[in-house]
Amino acid sequence: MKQSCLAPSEIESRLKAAGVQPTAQRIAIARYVLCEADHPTAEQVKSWADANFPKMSMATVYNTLNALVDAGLLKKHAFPHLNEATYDDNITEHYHLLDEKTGRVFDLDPADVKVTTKLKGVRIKEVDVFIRGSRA
Amino acid sequence: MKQSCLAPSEIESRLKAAGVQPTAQRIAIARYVLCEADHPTAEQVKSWADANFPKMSMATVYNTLNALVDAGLLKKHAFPHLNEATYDDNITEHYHLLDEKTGRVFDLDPADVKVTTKLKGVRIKEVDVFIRGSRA
DNA sequence: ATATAGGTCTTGAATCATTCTAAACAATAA
DNA sequence: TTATTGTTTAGAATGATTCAAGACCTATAT
Repeated sequence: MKQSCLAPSEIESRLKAAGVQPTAQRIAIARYVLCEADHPTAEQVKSWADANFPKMSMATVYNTLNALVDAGLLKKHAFPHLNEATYDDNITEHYHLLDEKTGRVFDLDPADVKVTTKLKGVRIKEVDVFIRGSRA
Repeated sequence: MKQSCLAPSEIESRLKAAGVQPTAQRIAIARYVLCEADHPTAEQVKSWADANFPKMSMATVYNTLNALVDAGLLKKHAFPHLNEATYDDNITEHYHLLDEKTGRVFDLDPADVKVTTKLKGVRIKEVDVFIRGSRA
């Protein structure tokens, strides 16, 4: 489900294009969340950074993730089964499946999950669907 | 949307029937959340208690709400737009609409919101739908 | 090159929701 | 009445996240 990893220079261009100054920390985090990670939490980003970057503070992890979300490169999800946020590089419309056997979250294509409403007098802006279940 | 309020004695029976010892605090909280409140947070239950019960600690509010959830009388929701949990006396299957104009959450009848999936190899246990929008 | 200005990063404190702990307090059963 | 068990309480502890202040860069203009 993950595209092959982008070079730092490509990440840099993406950050610039989105109006985010490409610092070393931001490039490292962006590369990890956009290319390597799967629905990581801030804590997981920090662990990765501790192992792969000379020195990074937790505040920088949060600042950077927030900056990437604000720039539209990342989406922040608050899943009901976790008390920490997760970050998703899939910014197209999609839903989520929690496999309760493994605790892993999978993206669901809107083609596979349709929501139809009969609501009147409601202007719908966004629909979140979160399915709990288990995969065979 | 709220049924007319139940007498304390009726609440007491309901608690007993659900296997929850009916203490004064539990009856008071249960009556408030089952009859009066609308998707309250623990903080709102505490505020109500401060105004309507001689003395109640925050721990008791949380303990009681958890007990009611465990007993199946209440459902706990973690909505993505709030960082605190809300409690819902509607324990039948239903979905939620956040009116972004007012911040209020409305219950949606499953008859008005249908979710159909084409997922294969997935045993679905529960589906959460959370719609953001605004009401006319 | 140099200075300046404006971001950026770090540490550590602060905040907020929630749970834990230990002690005080019923209520009940023997 | 005493023992047992469950409940409530105040306050400490936890965990996620944000805030604050100063140190540190880096881009640009001179």
